Formats: sequence, C-alpha cells, structure tokens
Amino acid sequence: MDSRQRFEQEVGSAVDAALEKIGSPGLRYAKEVSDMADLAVPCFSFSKELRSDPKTIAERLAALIVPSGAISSVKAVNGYLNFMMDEALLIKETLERILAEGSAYGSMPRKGVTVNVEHTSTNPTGPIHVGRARNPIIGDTLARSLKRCGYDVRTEYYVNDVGKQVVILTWGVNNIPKGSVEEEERDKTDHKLVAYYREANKRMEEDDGVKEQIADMLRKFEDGDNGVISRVRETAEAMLGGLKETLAGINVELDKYTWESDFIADGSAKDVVERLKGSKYSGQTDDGAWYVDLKDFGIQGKNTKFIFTRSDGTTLYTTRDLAYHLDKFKRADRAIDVLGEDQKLGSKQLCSALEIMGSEKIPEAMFYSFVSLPEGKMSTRKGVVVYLDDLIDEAVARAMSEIRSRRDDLSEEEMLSIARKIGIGAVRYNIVRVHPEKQLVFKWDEALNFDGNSGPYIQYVHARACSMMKKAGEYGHCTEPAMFADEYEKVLIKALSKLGGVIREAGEEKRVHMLPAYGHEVAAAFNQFYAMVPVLASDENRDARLTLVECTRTVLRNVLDCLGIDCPEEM
RNA sequence: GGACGGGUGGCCUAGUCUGGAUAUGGCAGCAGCCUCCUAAGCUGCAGGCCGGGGGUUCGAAUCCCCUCCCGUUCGCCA
Repeated sequence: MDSRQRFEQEVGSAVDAALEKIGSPGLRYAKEVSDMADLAVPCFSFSKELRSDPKTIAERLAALIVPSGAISSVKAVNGYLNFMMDEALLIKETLERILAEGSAYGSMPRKGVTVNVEHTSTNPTGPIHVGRARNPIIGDTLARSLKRCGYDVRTEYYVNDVGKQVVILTWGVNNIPKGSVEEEERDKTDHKLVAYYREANKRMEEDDGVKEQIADMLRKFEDGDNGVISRVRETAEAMLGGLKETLAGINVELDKYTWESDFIADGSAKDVVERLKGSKYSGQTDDGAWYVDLKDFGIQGKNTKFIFTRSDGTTLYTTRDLAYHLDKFKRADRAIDVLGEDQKLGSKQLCSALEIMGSEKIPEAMFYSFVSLPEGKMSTRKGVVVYLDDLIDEAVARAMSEIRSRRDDLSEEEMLSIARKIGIGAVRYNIVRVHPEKQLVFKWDEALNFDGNSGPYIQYVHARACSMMKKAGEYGHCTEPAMFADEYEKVLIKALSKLGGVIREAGEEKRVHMLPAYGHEVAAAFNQFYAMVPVLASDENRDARLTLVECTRTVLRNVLDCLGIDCPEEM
C-alpha cells in the first residue's frame, strides 16, 4: 500500500468515526480529489438525515476529527470536508519507493492469474493500414499494463487463413504473372502481395471464368484438399511475415500466432457443432443449416438466430472462433479480445454460444472504432488507404529533420536511431491518447504532432533528465522532505506518486488512454520545475533535486514502457 | 426500423461507469521568455448555452425520458 492509499483509508475511518460520534454511523459518502484538497468529502448528502445544512454539518464533523497519520489537516469549506495529506510523508515515501523499486515502481505483485490478450488479428490480405492500427497499439499497451498489474500475460494473433478473402489473394499470387501488375515500390512482402489481391478482386468481378476458378478453389479448400489448403497457408504465411515486420517496427511483438485452419484440421470446430446441436436452443433452417436461437441471451432484433453451420454442414467463422476460445481457456484464466466495433454482435453471439456450451469462462471484449480518412473509410481493395508503414516512415523522416536542425554533434546512424524512437513514439501516443470507441479521422498534421500533448514531449523530458544526470556526475540520494520546499517540487512529487493508480486503471479497467494523459501530466510538471528551479547550480539542494530528477526519469521510463515507447537518452 | 458506440471553445481531446465547489489538456492565434541544467520548452492572454429539449436532485457534461447528427451492425462473409 502506498502513502496515497493509506491516506484515503485514514480519511475514510476518520469520517466514519466522526459520523458515529454524532450518532449517525454508516452514512454513505463520496471521496473525491480536487484542487482544493487532496481528498474532499461532500456533506450535502448528510443534510436530509441530519436535518441540518451541509455547512454546519461539515463544521461539526471537522471539529471532531484530529489530524493524525497521513492526514495533516481537515477543514470545513462550503459544506465540504477538505483533507490535506501529510506532505512530508508523501515526499519521503514516494521518492524512497521509486528509488527502491526502479523499473518495477507502479507495478503490483504477481497474481498468479494468466490472461490471454488477443489483438491485431487482421486478415492476411494486405499491409496493416492506419484504419486498423488502433488494434495492435491498444492491445499491446493493454498487455503491458496488465503485466504491470501482476498478471501473467500472453498475447496472441488469430490468423484468418480460411475463407474467401485469402483464397482470392492466393489465386492472385498463383495465377497472375509477375510483372503484369504494378507492385508497390516498398520492398516488403505484404506490400508486394497486396497488388495481386487487388488485381484478383478486379478480375473476379470482370471475368466469370476467374470467378468460377476462385469458387472452385474455395470448394476444394472446404473439402479439405491439402494442395489448396497448403497453398493458401503458404500465401498467408508470406503476407504475415510482412505484417510482423510492421508490428515489430512499432514495438509490438506477439507471443503466439494461432491459425484458424487448425481448428478445422484438428476437428475441434466439429466438436463445437456437435455440442451446440445438442443444446435446447438449437434448430435447423429449411435448408438444413444449424443455428441456436439467442433471443433469451439479450440479442435483439427480428433475427436472433445465430447460424453455426452452412446447409452443407461446413463450419463458419464464428464456429471456428468458438473452438479457438475454448482452446484459449485451456491455456488461460482470462481472455481479452481487442476487436473492431464491427465485431460487437459477433462477440456477443460468441459469448452466448459459449454459455450454451457450458463454458465457465467467457471472454472480455475491448472495442475500438475505425480510423477513417477525411475522404471516407479506408479500403485495401480500393486502394484508399494510408498504410501504417507509410505513417511510420513519415513520422521518422519528420523526426529526422527535427534532429538534424538542432544537433550537429551526432552521426547519421545516431540521429536515425533517435528519430525512429521519436517517430514511433509520436505515432503510438497519438493513437492511444483518445478513448478507443471514439471515431477518429486521420490527419497527417495531428499524427505527426511532436509538441504539447505528444509522445515526443514526454521523451524530451526524459532526455532532459538523462542529460542533467550525466552532467551532474556523482551525487547522493536525498529524500529528506524538508529539502523539497518549492511548490514545483511538491506538484511534481505528487504526480510521481500517482503512477500505481494509473497503471491499475489502465490494466484492470482497460482504460489505456489514461496512460498518455498521465505521462503528459508528469512531463509538464517536470518542465515547470525545470524552468523555475535550478538543479545543478544549487548548493544545499543539489542532491535532493537530482534525486527528484532521477525519480522522474524512472517514472517516465515506466510510463513509456507501458505505452511501448522507447526512451532515447538524448534528442 | 432495431441494437450498440460517439457528439465537450476554430480544430483535437479528458472527465460520463461512481452526480458536487471556478469543465481537463493540447493544436492553431496573440503577447512575452534562451550571457543559466536540451526553446520538441516555460509564462501570460483570448476562446465554452458540455448536440437540442424535458425530468430527477440541495446540486447534472455525468442519472432518466424524448429528439437530432455521425459511426458500426442486423449474411448459410471473415
């Protein structure tokens, strides 16, 4: 328990005790943080019960509370009980914890609970575009947060190597002669292959013969034709190679890749079919397709039937996804799926079907809205896209020119290495900073923002702190509260003390967009401190201030690590 | 038409779950700040009927009802 939690607990028991003394124990009340107090208790809700006005009640209660422990003062103001936290305790404890725990500061002890986080899982039919880029970034940030919350986290990508889209791609790659389509100039398999996907789609629409060939391939695929299946798998595998490169470029690495076709091959999708057929909700359409009726499971609308086989008995996407989730729960205690908002209904059907099958565990979903372009939706097929690779390149190039304009003492490689970190930081930050379900329109100047509320702003502060420590040389740690008398120091330390709470919220409540806001708060507090308080030039405060600089650097590193953003030591 | 999201200064955005004291931060704009630790920075100014209308409450951006706008979805697609 950190000093903040302890403070909150003590405020609670102090108010409880005071309420008991005036003969009204057990009344409910809120505790809130504000500018006026470290913790405030509004007394308005007591008014009715106590037949008195809130102002008087607050004053009566305040008189009954003697500050002690983490509470340094209580005041009644306008019907609020305003509690202030013991600053000395906060300062000492926060700084000492950071020094002692380092990169683990803000993390919770191991829980012994395994969480599977499935994210990205984009169709291997083209490069990742920014419309979908929220998925890996949110998913990876969530996974990192959960790790710090004490979970054993495994990340997983579900590769859809089944179905029409990959078959079309495979047909294109196998049948369209090299050189007859214009490949993208980028030398990366996903960018090379997408040209064939686009062309195959075009030919399929224009040429019935092609359409028939593709339909035939699809039939063979579903009949279990090993030749077709392995050709599709091979193509998907090649495409995936390119996607992995892109992901690695934004610091996203997944622990496991699971192939959809495996659930057909091992028969587990068929098992799902049998189990669902046996439930009391199951039925068959006139054509013989099987379904379960989900009207008792909160699915509304005219069609509440969830169909899980075609009329020829073959399985559907969601049927395989059910098998996949059953498999996940053999390996994990919890499963979280990061999904596009178009999956909302499907996800609900999946959960209901799992319930019908008697699964004890149900996946938790986290949704995001698609990023669109000012001119509308992105589409790989139509070529109306901004690829993530292009965004990264642009961000890195922009960072490169910034560095070039302000540094003349670095080699080309050094500058490029820093530029990569900054460009990626800008991209990741910009995407996680907004609430996932908010619709986002992609604009280059926003995506490439390096000022103010941005990743580079935080990285800059980190680099500043590093530079100061380098220049400082030897110094001793000092956490003596009396040495931190300046208001800017106190604000900064208070900000540092909040890391644990923010990580808890990001992981446990899946509110990852709290992390960038917090990083910005800490960085801004540091910049103010930096502008107003001399560090290296101070005499008696030097050790204390350098300790604060070091602690800030640690906290920023931890936040940036949670965000999957690198921390260059100079920039 | 139903379901589910989103609507907060010119632009982007936090806060909505768990109702509280002057609504968060940034971009763009204006005015200042580098003989001092990295100006990707700091300070100040200006900018808001929290989509609209009702209601509940001592108190509503937040809860309830209605309504408008935007997005997603309602396949024997994946």
